[in-house]
Amino acid sequence: MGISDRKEREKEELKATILKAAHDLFLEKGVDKTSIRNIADKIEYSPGIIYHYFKDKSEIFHALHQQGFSMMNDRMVPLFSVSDPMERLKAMGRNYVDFALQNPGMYDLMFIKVTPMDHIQDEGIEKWKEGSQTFNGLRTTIADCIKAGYFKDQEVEPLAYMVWSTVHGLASLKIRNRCEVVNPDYQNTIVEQGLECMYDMIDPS
Amino acid sequence: MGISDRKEREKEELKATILKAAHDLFLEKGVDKTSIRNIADKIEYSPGIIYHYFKDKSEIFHALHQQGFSMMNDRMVPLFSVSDPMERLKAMGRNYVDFALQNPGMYDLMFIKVTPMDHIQDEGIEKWKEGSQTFNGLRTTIADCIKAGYFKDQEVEPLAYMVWSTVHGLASLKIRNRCEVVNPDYQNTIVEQGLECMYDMIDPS
DNA sequence: TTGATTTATTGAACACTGTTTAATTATATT
DNA sequence: AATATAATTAAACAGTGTTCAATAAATCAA
Repeated sequence: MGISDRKEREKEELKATILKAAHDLFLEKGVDKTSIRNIADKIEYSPGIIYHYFKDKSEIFHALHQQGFSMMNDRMVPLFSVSDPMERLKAMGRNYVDFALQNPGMYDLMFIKVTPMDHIQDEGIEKWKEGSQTFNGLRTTIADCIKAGYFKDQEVEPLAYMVWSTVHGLASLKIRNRCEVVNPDYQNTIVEQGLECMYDMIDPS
Repeated sequence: MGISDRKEREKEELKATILKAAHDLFLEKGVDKTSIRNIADKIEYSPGIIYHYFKDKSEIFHALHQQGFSMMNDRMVPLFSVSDPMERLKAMGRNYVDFALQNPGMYDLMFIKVTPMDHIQDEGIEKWKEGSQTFNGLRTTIADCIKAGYFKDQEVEPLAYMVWSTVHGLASLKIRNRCEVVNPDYQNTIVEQGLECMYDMIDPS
Protein backbone atom coordinates (compact mmCIF):
# COMPACT_ATOMS: atom_id res chain seq x y z
CA MET A 1 0.00 0.00 0.00
CA GLY A 2 3.06 2.25 -0.02
CA ILE A 3 2.42 3.31 -3.59
CA SER A 4 -1.04 4.71 -3.00
CA ASP A 5 0.32 6.45 0.08
CA ARG A 6 2.98 8.13 -2.00
CA LYS A 7 0.43 9.09 -4.65
CA GLU A 8 -1.77 10.57 -1.98
CA ARG A 9 1.21 12.51 -0.72
CA GLU A 10 2.10 13.74 -4.19
CA LYS A 11 -1.46 14.85 -4.74
CA GLU A 12 -1.37 16.83 -1.54
CA GLU A 13 1.95 18.32 -2.58
CA LEU A 14 0.66 19.61 -5.88
CA LYS A 15 -2.43 20.92 -4.14
CA ALA A 16 -0.19 22.79 -1.71
CA THR A 17 1.94 24.06 -4.60
CA ILE A 18 -1.14 25.45 -6.31
CA LEU A 19 -2.24 27.13 -3.10
CA LYS A 20 1.16 28.64 -2.51
CA ALA A 21 1.32 30.00 -6.04
CA ALA A 22 -2.18 31.42 -5.69
CA HIS A 23 -1.25 32.93 -2.36
CA ASP A 24 1.91 34.55 -3.66
CA LEU A 25 0.23 35.84 -6.79
CA PHE A 26 -2.69 37.47 -5.13
CA LEU A 27 -0.60 39.02 -2.40
CA GLU A 28 1.43 40.51 -5.22
CA LYS A 29 -1.26 41.48 -7.74
CA GLY A 30 -4.45 41.34 -5.72
CA VAL A 31 -7.16 38.72 -5.69
CA ASP A 32 -9.12 40.07 -8.64
CA LYS A 33 -6.19 40.22 -11.00
CA THR A 34 -4.99 36.70 -10.28
CA SER A 35 -6.27 34.31 -12.92
CA ILE A 36 -6.27 30.54 -13.15
CA ARG A 37 -3.84 30.83 -16.05
CA ASN A 38 -1.53 33.01 -13.94
CA ILE A 39 -1.45 30.31 -11.29
CA ALA A 40 -0.90 27.59 -13.90
CA ASP A 41 1.95 29.55 -15.49
CA LYS A 42 3.61 30.04 -12.13
CA ILE A 43 3.64 26.32 -11.29
CA GLU A 44 4.44 25.41 -14.92
CA TYR A 45 1.40 23.24 -15.46
CA SER A 46 -1.51 23.63 -17.84
CA PRO A 47 -4.55 25.54 -16.57
CA GLY A 48 -6.77 22.44 -16.67
CA ILE A 49 -4.82 20.65 -13.96
CA ILE A 50 -6.07 23.03 -11.33
CA TYR A 51 -9.56 21.65 -11.75
CA HIS A 52 -8.37 18.22 -10.67
CA TYR A 53 -7.39 19.63 -7.33
CA PHE A 54 -10.02 22.32 -6.80
CA LYS A 55 -13.64 22.36 -7.89
CA ASP A 56 -13.39 25.97 -9.04
CA LYS A 57 -11.64 29.25 -8.40
CA SER A 58 -13.76 30.07 -5.39
CA GLU A 59 -12.62 26.84 -3.72
CA ILE A 60 -9.03 28.09 -3.99
CA PHE A 61 -10.05 31.37 -2.43
CA HIS A 62 -11.88 29.53 0.29
CA ALA A 63 -8.79 27.51 1.10
CA LEU A 64 -6.71 30.68 1.38
CA HIS A 65 -9.52 32.24 3.36
CA GLN A 66 -9.11 29.45 5.91
CA GLN A 67 -5.33 29.86 5.95
CA GLY A 68 -5.87 33.52 6.73
CA PHE A 69 -7.99 32.71 9.75
CA SER A 70 -5.48 30.23 11.00
CA MET A 71 -2.79 32.94 10.70
CA MET A 72 -4.96 35.37 12.61
CA ASN A 73 -5.85 32.84 15.28
CA ASP A 74 -2.17 32.07 15.76
CA ARG A 75 -1.65 35.71 16.56
CA MET A 76 -4.65 35.91 18.87
CA VAL A 77 -4.06 32.83 20.99
CA PRO A 78 -1.05 34.21 22.91
CA LEU A 79 -3.15 37.18 24.03
CA PHE A 80 -5.23 34.92 26.24
CA SER A 81 -2.34 34.95 28.66
CA VAL A 82 -3.19 38.60 29.36
CA SER A 83 -5.26 38.22 32.50
CA ASP A 84 -6.85 41.67 32.71
CA PRO A 85 -9.78 41.38 30.28
CA MET A 86 -9.81 45.05 29.28
CA GLU A 87 -6.09 44.94 28.52
CA ARG A 88 -6.68 41.78 26.55
CA LEU A 89 -9.53 43.37 24.60
CA LYS A 90 -7.33 46.33 23.70
CA ALA A 91 -4.50 44.03 22.68
CA MET A 92 -6.89 42.05 20.48
CA GLY A 93 -8.04 45.23 18.81
CA ARG A 94 -4.51 46.35 18.03
CA ASN A 95 -3.61 42.87 16.88
CA TYR A 96 -6.59 42.80 14.54
CA VAL A 97 -5.81 46.14 12.98
CA ASP A 98 -2.10 45.33 12.64
CA PHE A 99 -2.92 42.05 10.95
CA ALA A 100 -5.19 43.83 8.51
CA LEU A 101 -2.65 46.49 7.58
CA GLN A 102 0.24 44.04 7.38
CA ASN A 103 -1.72 41.53 5.28
CA PRO A 104 -4.18 43.62 3.29
CA GLY A 105 -4.62 40.94 0.64
CA MET A 106 -5.49 38.29 3.18
CA TYR A 107 -7.68 40.65 5.15
CA ASP A 108 -9.52 41.54 1.97
CA LEU A 109 -10.33 37.90 1.36
CA MET A 110 -11.27 37.25 4.96
CA PHE A 111 -13.55 40.20 5.65
CA ILE A 112 -14.29 42.22 2.54
CA LYS A 113 -14.52 40.09 -0.60
CA VAL A 114 -17.85 38.50 -1.47
CA THR A 115 -16.44 35.34 -3.06
CA PRO A 116 -15.37 33.16 -0.13
CA MET A 117 -18.63 33.72 1.73
CA ASP A 118 -20.57 32.83 -1.40
CA HIS A 119 -18.68 29.59 -1.51
CA ILE A 120 -19.39 28.88 2.13
CA GLN A 121 -23.10 29.37 1.57
CA ASP A 122 -23.25 27.50 -1.74
CA GLU A 123 -21.49 24.47 -0.34
CA GLY A 124 -23.81 24.47 2.64
CA ILE A 125 -20.85 24.77 4.98
CA GLU A 126 -23.38 25.47 7.69
CA LYS A 127 -21.11 26.89 10.33
CA TRP A 128 -18.30 29.12 9.22
CA LYS A 129 -15.98 27.46 11.69
CA GLU A 130 -12.82 29.58 11.39
CA GLY A 131 -14.75 32.81 11.63
CA SER A 132 -16.82 31.59 14.56
CA GLN A 133 -13.71 30.62 16.45
CA THR A 134 -12.14 34.04 16.05
CA PHE A 135 -15.35 35.83 16.97
CA ASN A 136 -15.75 33.62 19.98
CA GLY A 137 -12.42 34.82 21.31
CA LEU A 138 -13.76 38.35 21.20
CA ARG A 139 -17.06 37.29 22.76
CA THR A 140 -15.31 35.58 25.65
CA THR A 141 -13.05 38.54 26.33
CA ILE A 142 -15.96 40.94 26.37
CA ALA A 143 -17.91 38.65 28.69
CA ASP A 144 -14.86 38.69 30.96
CA CYS A 145 -14.83 42.48 30.83
CA ILE A 146 -18.45 42.62 31.92
CA LYS A 147 -17.74 40.22 34.78
CA ALA A 148 -14.87 42.49 35.79
CA GLY A 149 -17.25 45.42 36.04
CA TYR A 150 -16.83 47.08 32.65
CA PHE A 151 -19.65 47.83 30.22
CA LYS A 152 -22.43 48.30 32.76
CA ASP A 153 -25.88 47.31 31.49
CA GLN A 154 -24.54 46.07 28.16
CA GLU A 155 -25.18 42.77 26.41
CA VAL A 156 -22.26 40.68 25.20
CA GLU A 157 -23.36 39.98 21.63
CA PRO A 158 -24.11 43.53 20.41
CA LEU A 159 -21.05 44.82 22.21
CA ALA A 160 -18.82 42.25 20.55
CA TYR A 161 -20.29 43.06 17.16
CA MET A 162 -19.81 46.77 17.73
CA VAL A 163 -16.17 46.39 18.74
CA TRP A 164 -15.52 44.14 15.76
CA SER A 165 -17.27 46.65 13.49
CA THR A 166 -15.08 49.45 14.76
CA VAL A 167 -11.76 47.73 14.18
CA HIS A 168 -12.99 46.38 10.87
CA GLY A 169 -14.05 49.85 9.86
CA LEU A 170 -10.75 51.41 10.89
CA ALA A 171 -8.81 48.90 8.83
CA SER A 172 -11.05 48.44 5.82
CA LEU A 173 -11.62 52.13 5.12
CA LYS A 174 -7.86 52.49 5.09
CA ILE A 175 -7.31 49.44 2.89
CA ARG A 176 -9.95 50.53 0.43
CA ASN A 177 -8.48 54.02 0.16
CA ARG A 178 -11.34 55.95 1.71
CA CYS A 179 -9.04 57.86 4.07
CA GLU A 180 -8.36 60.59 1.54
CA VAL A 181 -11.11 62.65 3.10
CA VAL A 182 -9.20 62.71 6.36
CA ASN A 183 -7.11 65.80 7.11
CA PRO A 184 -3.70 65.18 5.48
CA ASP A 185 -1.90 65.93 8.74
CA TYR A 186 -3.58 62.86 10.22
CA GLN A 187 -3.45 60.56 7.14
CA ASN A 188 -0.55 58.39 8.25
CA THR A 189 -1.64 57.90 11.82
CA ILE A 190 -5.41 57.99 11.56
CA VAL A 191 -5.98 54.26 12.03
CA GLU A 192 -3.76 54.21 15.10
CA GLN A 193 -5.41 57.35 16.49
CA GLY A 194 -8.87 56.02 15.74
CA LEU A 195 -8.00 52.90 17.68
CA GLU A 196 -6.76 54.93 20.65
CA CYS A 197 -9.98 56.84 20.45
CA MET A 198 -11.96 53.61 20.69
CA TYR A 199 -9.93 52.63 23.73
CA ASP A 200 -11.01 55.87 25.41
CA MET A 201 -14.64 55.16 24.63
CA ILE A 202 -14.73 51.62 25.96
CA ASP A 203 -12.50 52.38 28.95
CA PRO A 204 -12.91 55.99 30.11
CA SER A 205 -10.10 56.29 32.63
CA MET B 1 -26.38 77.71 -32.98
CA GLY B 2 -29.57 75.88 -31.97
CA ILE B 3 -28.43 72.72 -33.72
CA SER B 4 -25.26 72.21 -31.75
CA ASP B 5 -27.25 72.93 -28.61
CA ARG B 6 -29.69 70.18 -29.49
CA LYS B 7 -26.84 67.80 -30.28
CA GLU B 8 -25.25 68.61 -27.00
CA ARG B 9 -28.57 67.87 -25.33
CA GLU B 10 -28.98 64.59 -27.19
CA LYS B 11 -25.49 63.59 -26.20
CA GLU B 12 -26.28 64.27 -22.58
CA GLU B 13 -29.48 62.27 -22.96
CA LEU B 14 -27.76 59.16 -24.23
CA LYS B 15 -25.13 59.55 -21.55
CA ALA B 16 -27.90 59.67 -18.95
CA THR B 17 -29.59 56.68 -20.56
CA ILE B 18 -26.38 54.68 -20.30
CA LEU B 19 -25.98 55.67 -16.67
CA LYS B 20 -29.55 54.76 -15.84
CA ALA B 21 -29.20 51.37 -17.50
CA ALA B 22 -25.93 50.76 -15.66
CA HIS B 23 -27.52 51.86 -12.41
CA ASP B 24 -30.55 49.58 -12.82
CA LEU B 25 -28.44 46.63 -13.91
CA PHE B 26 -25.98 46.74 -11.10
CA LEU B 27 -28.63 47.29 -8.45
CA GLU B 28 -30.27 44.18 -9.86
CA LYS B 29 -27.27 41.93 -10.54
CA GLY B 30 -24.47 43.58 -8.62
CA VAL B 31 -21.61 45.69 -9.88
CA ASP B 32 -19.27 42.83 -10.75
CA LYS B 33 -21.77 40.95 -12.85
CA THR B 34 -22.79 43.95 -14.92
CA SER B 35 -20.89 44.02 -18.20
CA ILE B 36 -20.57 46.64 -20.89
CA ARG B 37 -22.46 44.31 -23.22
CA ASN B 38 -25.27 44.00 -20.67
CA ILE B 39 -25.60 47.76 -20.57
CA ALA B 40 -25.47 47.98 -24.38
CA ASP B 41 -28.15 45.29 -24.70
CA LYS B 42 -30.40 47.11 -22.26
CA ILE B 43 -30.29 50.40 -24.17
CA GLU B 44 -30.36 48.59 -27.53
CA TYR B 45 -27.11 50.00 -28.82
CA SER B 46 -23.88 48.28 -29.76
CA PRO B 47 -21.25 47.90 -27.03
CA GLY B 48 -18.81 50.24 -28.76
CA ILE B 49 -21.03 53.28 -28.40
CA ILE B 50 -20.48 53.38 -24.65
CA TYR B 51 -16.85 54.33 -25.24
CA HIS B 52 -17.95 57.50 -26.99
CA TYR B 53 -19.62 58.65 -23.81
CA PHE B 54 -17.33 57.19 -21.16
CA LYS B 55 -13.61 56.63 -21.26
CA ASP B 56 -13.92 53.19 -19.72
CA LYS B 57 -16.01 51.09 -17.36
CA SER B 58 -14.52 52.65 -14.27
CA GLU B 59 -15.68 56.08 -15.44
CA ILE B 60 -19.25 54.77 -15.43
CA PHE B 61 -18.75 53.47 -11.93
CA HIS B 62 -17.29 56.77 -10.88
CA ALA B 63 -20.33 58.63 -12.20
CA LEU B 64 -22.65 56.34 -10.23
CA HIS B 65 -20.33 56.71 -7.26
CA GLN B 66 -20.98 60.44 -7.36
CA GLN B 67 -24.73 59.92 -7.70
CA GLY B 68 -24.59 57.78 -4.59
CA PHE B 69 -22.96 60.55 -2.59
CA SER B 70 -25.48 63.05 -3.78
CA MET B 71 -28.24 60.66 -2.62
CA MET B 72 -26.61 60.31 0.76
CA ASN B 73 -26.00 64.03 1.13
CA ASP B 74 -29.66 64.69 0.34
CA ARG B 75 -30.53 62.49 3.29
CA MET B 76 -27.99 64.09 5.60
CA VAL B 77 -28.72 67.76 4.95
CA PRO B 78 -32.09 67.83 6.77
CA LEU B 79 -30.42 66.52 9.92
CA PHE B 80 -28.59 69.79 10.35
CA SER B 81 -31.84 71.21 11.64
CA VAL B 82 -31.36 69.05 14.75
CA SER B 83 -29.81 71.55 17.10
CA ASP B 84 -28.51 69.26 19.84
CA PRO B 85 -25.22 68.03 18.37
CA MET B 86 -25.26 64.66 20.12
CA GLU B 87 -28.77 63.99 18.89
CA ARG B 88 -27.66 65.04 15.43
CA LEU B 89 -24.65 62.74 15.57
CA LYS B 90 -26.84 59.81 16.53
CA ALA B 91 -29.32 60.62 13.78
CA MET B 92 -26.48 60.78 11.28
CA GLY B 93 -25.28 57.37 12.39
CA ARG B 94 -28.69 55.81 11.99
CA ASN B 95 -29.15 57.54 8.67
CA TYR B 96 -25.82 56.23 7.42
CA VAL B 97 -26.55 52.66 8.41
CA ASP B 98 -30.08 52.80 6.99
CA PHE B 99 -28.77 54.14 3.71
CA ALA B 100 -26.25 51.32 3.52
CA LEU B 101 -28.76 48.57 4.22
CA GLN B 102 -31.41 50.06 1.94
CA ASN B 103 -28.97 50.63 -0.94
CA PRO B 104 -26.35 47.92 -0.56
CA GLY B 105 -25.30 48.13 -4.20
CA MET B 106 -24.70 51.86 -4.00
CA TYR B 107 -23.02 51.57 -0.62
CA ASP B 108 -20.75 48.91 -2.03
CA LEU B 109 -19.59 51.24 -4.76
CA MET B 110 -19.24 54.21 -2.43
CA PHE B 111 -17.31 52.62 0.43
CA ILE B 112 -16.20 49.09 -0.34
CA LYS B 113 -15.29 48.56 -4.00
CA VAL B 114 -11.77 49.37 -5.12
CA THR B 115 -12.67 50.54 -8.63
CA PRO B 116 -14.09 54.04 -8.14
CA MET B 117 -11.23 55.10 -5.87
CA ASP B 118 -8.72 53.75 -8.39
CA HIS B 119 -10.33 55.98 -10.98
CA ILE B 120 -10.20 58.99 -8.69
CA GLN B 121 -6.48 58.48 -8.13
CA ASP B 122 -5.65 57.64 -11.77
CA GLU B 123 -7.39 60.70 -13.08
CA GLY B 124 -5.68 62.88 -10.52
CA ILE B 125 -9.00 64.05 -9.17
CA GLU B 126 -7.02 65.50 -6.30
CA LYS B 127 -9.79 66.13 -3.86
CA TRP B 128 -12.51 63.52 -3.63
CA LYS B 129 -15.12 66.25 -3.34
CA GLU B 130 -18.29 64.28 -2.69
CA GLY B 131 -16.66 62.18 -0.01
CA SER B 132 -15.03 65.18 1.63
CA GLN B 133 -18.35 66.96 1.82
CA THR B 134 -20.05 64.08 3.58
CA PHE B 135 -17.15 63.57 5.98
CA ASN B 136 -17.11 67.26 6.74
CA GLY B 137 -20.70 67.06 7.96
CA LEU B 138 -19.60 64.46 10.47
CA ARG B 139 -16.53 66.48 11.44
CA THR B 140 -18.62 69.59 12.08
CA THR B 141 -21.15 67.70 14.17
CA ILE B 142 -18.46 66.14 16.30
CA ALA B 143 -16.77 69.52 16.77
CA ASP B 144 -20.17 70.82 17.93
CA CYS B 145 -20.42 67.93 20.38
CA ILE B 146 -17.04 68.79 21.86
CA LYS B 147 -18.06 72.44 22.18
CA ALA B 148 -21.20 71.25 23.96
CA GLY B 149 -19.10 69.42 26.51
CA TYR B 150 -19.07 65.89 25.12
CA PHE B 151 -15.92 63.85 24.34
CA LYS B 152 -13.64 65.43 26.94
CA ASP B 153 -9.97 65.52 25.93
CA GLN B 154 -10.64 64.11 22.47
CA GLU B 155 -9.50 65.41 19.10
CA VAL B 156 -12.04 65.95 16.34
CA GLU B 157 -10.31 64.15 13.47
CA PRO B 158 -9.60 60.77 15.09
CA LEU B 159 -13.01 60.81 16.74
CA ALA B 160 -14.76 61.45 13.45
CA TYR B 161 -12.79 58.68 11.79
CA MET B 162 -13.61 56.28 14.61
CA VAL B 163 -17.34 57.00 14.48
CA TRP B 164 -17.33 56.62 10.72
CA SER B 165 -15.39 53.37 11.06
CA THR B 166 -17.93 52.01 13.48
CA VAL B 167 -20.99 52.67 11.35
CA HIS B 168 -19.15 51.53 8.25
CA GLY B 169 -18.15 48.35 10.04
CA LEU B 170 -21.67 47.67 11.27
CA ALA B 171 -23.07 48.04 7.77
CA SER B 172 -20.33 46.49 5.67
CA LEU B 173 -19.89 43.33 7.73
CA LYS B 174 -23.63 42.79 7.32
CA ILE B 175 -23.59 43.54 3.60
CA ARG B 176 -20.63 41.26 3.01
CA ASN B 177 -22.28 38.41 4.90
CA ARG B 178 -19.85 38.22 7.80
CA CYS B 179 -22.63 38.23 10.40
CA GLU B 180 -23.06 34.48 10.29
CA VAL B 181 -20.75 34.17 13.26
CA VAL B 182 -23.19 36.20 15.33
CA ASN B 183 -25.56 34.29 17.59
CA PRO B 184 -28.60 33.43 15.41
CA ASP B 185 -30.98 34.94 17.97
CA TYR B 186 -29.37 38.31 17.26
CA GLN B 187 -28.82 37.95 13.48
CA ASN B 188 -31.72 40.10 12.33
CA THR B 189 -31.21 42.92 14.78
CA ILE B 190 -27.46 42.94 15.27
CA VAL B 191 -26.75 46.04 13.21
CA GLU B 192 -29.44 47.99 15.03
CA GLN B 193 -28.25 46.72 18.41
CA GLY B 194 -24.64 47.41 17.55
CA LEU B 195 -25.61 50.97 16.73
CA GLU B 196 -27.46 51.39 20.03
CA CYS B 197 -24.38 50.06 21.70
CA MET B 198 -22.25 52.71 20.02
CA TYR B 199 -24.71 55.35 21.25
CA ASP B 200 -24.14 54.16 24.81
CA MET B 201 -20.39 54.40 24.36
CA ILE B 202 -20.30 57.91 22.96
CA ASP B 203 -23.03 59.22 25.27
CA PRO B 204 -23.06 57.36 28.59
CA SER B 205 -26.28 58.64 30.18
C1' DT C 1 -31.31 69.73 -54.17
C1' DT C 2 -26.75 68.10 -54.63
C1' DG C 3 -22.18 66.95 -52.98
C1' DA C 4 -18.79 67.27 -49.32
C1' DT C 5 -17.84 67.02 -44.43
C1' DT C 6 -18.47 65.96 -40.03
C1' DT C 7 -20.49 63.08 -36.51
C1' DA C 8 -22.73 58.90 -34.59
C1' DT C 9 -22.89 54.13 -34.60
C1' DT C 10 -21.70 49.57 -35.66
C1' DG C 11 -19.43 45.00 -36.14
C1' DA C 12 -15.53 42.60 -36.06
C1' DA C 13 -11.39 41.78 -33.94
C1' DC C 14 -7.89 41.31 -29.90
C1' DA C 15 -6.36 39.52 -25.78
C1' DC C 16 -8.02 38.13 -21.82
C1' DT C 17 -11.23 35.42 -18.31
C1' DG C 18 -13.22 30.64 -15.91
C1' DT C 19 -14.42 26.16 -17.13
C1' DT C 20 -15.22 21.63 -19.59
C1' DT C 21 -13.85 17.68 -22.20
C1' DA C 22 -11.69 14.56 -25.38
C1' DA C 23 -7.20 13.14 -26.37
C1' DT C 24 -2.64 12.13 -24.77
C1' DT C 25 0.97 10.83 -21.78
C1' DA C 26 2.66 8.58 -17.70
C1' DT C 27 2.24 5.31 -14.15
C1' DA C 28 0.72 0.98 -11.91
C1' DT C 29 -1.23 -3.65 -12.13
C1' DT C 30 -1.68 -8.07 -13.95
C1' DA D 1 4.79 -6.99 -22.28
C1' DA D 2 -0.07 -5.89 -22.38
C1' DT D 3 -3.63 -3.86 -20.01
C1' DA D 4 -5.93 -0.82 -16.96
C1' DT D 5 -5.79 3.39 -14.31
C1' DA D 6 -4.57 7.82 -13.27
C1' DA D 7 -2.39 12.41 -14.36
C1' DT D 8 -1.92 15.94 -17.58
C1' DT D 9 -2.67 18.55 -21.60
C1' DA D 10 -4.50 21.14 -25.60
C1' DA D 11 -8.30 22.86 -27.59
C1' DA D 12 -12.63 24.67 -27.38
C1' DC D 13 -16.72 27.54 -25.46
C1' DA D 14 -18.89 31.47 -23.94
C1' DG D 15 -17.98 35.29 -21.66
C1' DT D 16 -15.18 39.82 -20.45
C1' DG D 17 -13.23 45.07 -21.51
C1' DT D 18 -11.56 47.61 -25.21
C1' DT D 19 -10.09 49.36 -29.86
C1' DC D 20 -10.72 50.59 -34.56
C1' DA D 21 -11.75 50.55 -39.43
C1' DA D 22 -15.99 50.62 -41.91
C1' DT D 23 -20.66 52.18 -42.30
C1' DA D 24 -24.76 55.03 -41.57
C1' DA D 25 -26.71 59.39 -40.41
C1' DA D 26 -26.90 64.10 -39.92
C1' DT D 27 -25.16 68.71 -40.99
C1' DC D 28 -23.04 72.11 -43.83
C1' DA D 29 -21.78 74.63 -48.13
C1' DA D 30 -22.76 75.27 -53.06
